[in-house]
Amino acid sequence: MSTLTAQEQVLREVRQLIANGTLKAGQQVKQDTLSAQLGVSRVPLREALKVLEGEGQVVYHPHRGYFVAELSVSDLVEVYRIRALLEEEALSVAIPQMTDEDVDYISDLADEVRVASSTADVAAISAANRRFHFAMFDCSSMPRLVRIIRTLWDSTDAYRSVYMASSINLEHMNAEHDEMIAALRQRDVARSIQLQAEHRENSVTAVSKVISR
Amino acid sequence: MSTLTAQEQVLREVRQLIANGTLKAGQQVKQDTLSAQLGVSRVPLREALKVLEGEGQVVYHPHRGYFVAELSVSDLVEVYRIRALLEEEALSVAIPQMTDEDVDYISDLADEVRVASSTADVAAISAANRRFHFAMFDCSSMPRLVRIIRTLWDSTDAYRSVYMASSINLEHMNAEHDEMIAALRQRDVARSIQLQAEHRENSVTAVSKVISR
DNA sequence: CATGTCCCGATTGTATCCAATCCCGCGTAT
DNA sequence: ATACGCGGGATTGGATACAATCGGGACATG
Repeated sequence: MSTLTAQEQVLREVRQLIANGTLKAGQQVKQDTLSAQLGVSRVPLREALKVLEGEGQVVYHPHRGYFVAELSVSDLVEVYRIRALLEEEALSVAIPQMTDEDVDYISDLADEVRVASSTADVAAISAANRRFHFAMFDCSSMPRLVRIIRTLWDSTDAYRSVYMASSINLEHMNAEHDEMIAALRQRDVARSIQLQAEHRENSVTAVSKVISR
Repeated sequence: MSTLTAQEQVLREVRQLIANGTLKAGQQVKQDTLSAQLGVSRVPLREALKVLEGEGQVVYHPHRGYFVAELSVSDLVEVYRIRALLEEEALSVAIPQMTDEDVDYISDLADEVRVASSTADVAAISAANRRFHFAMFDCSSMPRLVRIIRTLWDSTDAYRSVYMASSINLEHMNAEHDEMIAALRQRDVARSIQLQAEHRENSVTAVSKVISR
């Protein structure tokens, strides 16, 4: 068994707490309280927070502490614009070198998203959805690119959950996934990129409504 | 006076040590030794290393420590490809909204690069060069985008110094900067992007020679 | 009442200490 | 000879203790 270090464990848990809204945007992260809740000392917590700072999930003010990042609408637009550029690149590189097995695997992941969609477990749907999209990105063999895309996804996770709470949106999402699979089977790069773009657009409009509220 | 925290101080210094090659690629960062050299305990050093891990400057193996990142040629190509996408975006957004004062300021920075070029101080040249390019990027008002571009620059800093050690390359660089200023004065987005691309290409070919050596 | 100042509790920042883990070399057995 | 197992030193991981800093409220002053 590979026993995770405390900082890795804590990193995961704090990510969860931010994504599911337990730690709310703007709120200070009190190290003593939180580390006690997680059953560790402040040292590994602080290291986890440094990672999250690097990802933009929290902001750090020396001698004042870490605060959960707040996303303005303009931040959101910027994040999605960068995603557009990078995801387009990822797909253009990935698709031509996908094997049939890759596509089958991605298709299976789309099925799992559909299964998860039938539950009300937003976290599970979100996780399955990520696995689907990143299985595509991973085929690019551009690990740094994928890593940057991942942190961009992370930075809007807390808001995207709202999108996935609506069954109508879930319908759309699954339908778009099906179309994407079809495009992949034909190795149709242009079509895939277009679908991915529409997918993002739906998401960004929904999320910006939530933020500006 | 704003007294920096130890972790911030240490972060800067370790960055320097990596950029100037004191800490060599692949080498383990021994926390006890290094923290002693820097006159602090291991705790702030570890936090600085976590930041650098997030930027890809070091890689972390649990229970084994931090190692200075090694860049393969394919890594290098990937970094420059991502830079191409993001810098093109930054310039397209930045240039249309530059004021005349912005352009004057950028022009001043180009002069400073030229001044620095007359010395043999590679670190100073490199720093001035960064200020020049990032003054352009900053005009995009897309802080996240600029931040990502900055970490991409950081990840090849140690290698780029070699490029700047050659006076012929410095000639080219300054000539290209002048052309860039001219393009900016005309708010010629396409031309600027093309120049920036050539600039990058010169750099990537020089650096990949160094790496594959 | 507005404003400035000082002090104190709360919180973060860092040093030190100890525990956990890994790597390496030695010895042993096959 | 090679593979395997097993200390032991070196190094990292984490807990605790203490120092530094900040923010806010009481109080004084105009």
